[in-house]
Amino acid sequence: MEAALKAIAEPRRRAILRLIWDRELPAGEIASQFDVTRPAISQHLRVLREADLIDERREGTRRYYRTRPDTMAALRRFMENMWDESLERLKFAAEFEEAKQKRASGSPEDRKRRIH
Amino acid sequence: MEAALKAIAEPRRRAILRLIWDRELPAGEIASQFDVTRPAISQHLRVLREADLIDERREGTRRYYRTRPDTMAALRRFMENMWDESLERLKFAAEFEEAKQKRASGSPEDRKRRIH
DNA sequence: ACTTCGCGTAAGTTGAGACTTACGCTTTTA
DNA sequence: TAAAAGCGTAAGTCTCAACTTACGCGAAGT
Repeated sequence: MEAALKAIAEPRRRAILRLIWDRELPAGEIASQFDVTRPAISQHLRVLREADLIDERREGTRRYYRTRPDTMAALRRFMENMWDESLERLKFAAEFEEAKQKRASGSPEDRKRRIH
Repeated sequence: MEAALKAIAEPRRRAILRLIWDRELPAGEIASQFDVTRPAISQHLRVLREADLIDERREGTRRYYRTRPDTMAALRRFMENMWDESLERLKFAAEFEEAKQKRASGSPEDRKRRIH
């Protein structure tokens, strides 16, 4: 997951992912779409593969690549969870503040305890 | 958006975002939660701020930081859109393939045209 | 006014990463 | 079996980014 996040942070790798989302393509065809050398793309493909973001299929001398929908879905869920968990915490914090208002107003020590 | 993606790719910055999601905290309190120096955290806060991921409020000598829900929401939507657009393309590609099956089986030139 | 507090910033170091060219490996073809 | 096709990998360069220590700056206390 960590590897996937760093992988999609790179614009070129996102472009590759979009290129091979709905169809598998051999490495050479992928490289021909960009203005960098073929080894550069090969190294990007390695990063994507180690992050489980693409599949590799070898056929003869060619290697076909294709985006893995399951890992992309997991990435999407990760963002949603980060969002949802935070909403939970926001809600909890609001309730906590409310309860605190009903108690006697806080001593100076209260602020220290809220932090950390 | 590019800046935000690279910002959340760093684990330490994600930890900071979680820390100040539901409550604002002064820079020093944030730094005390980590085992790196205060300037290091200050630089992380700068990156987050330039990506519009956090707000800064100055009060006296302190600077309070807090995660911006709107930018986080935009980030979440970005992932969803990347996913949805790709689903659209997948659907379209499937229809295209289906239509192609109904035509005469492809000549060798067809494969060339499918690529690029 | 002088000191202390709570910061950010400057400058330097180190490691990672996005590239390049050169090379080697495996599979097909002549 | 020799050559060519289609790749990945090694090695080197260069930029960037995550840290460190040293310093500076404005606001608050004394």
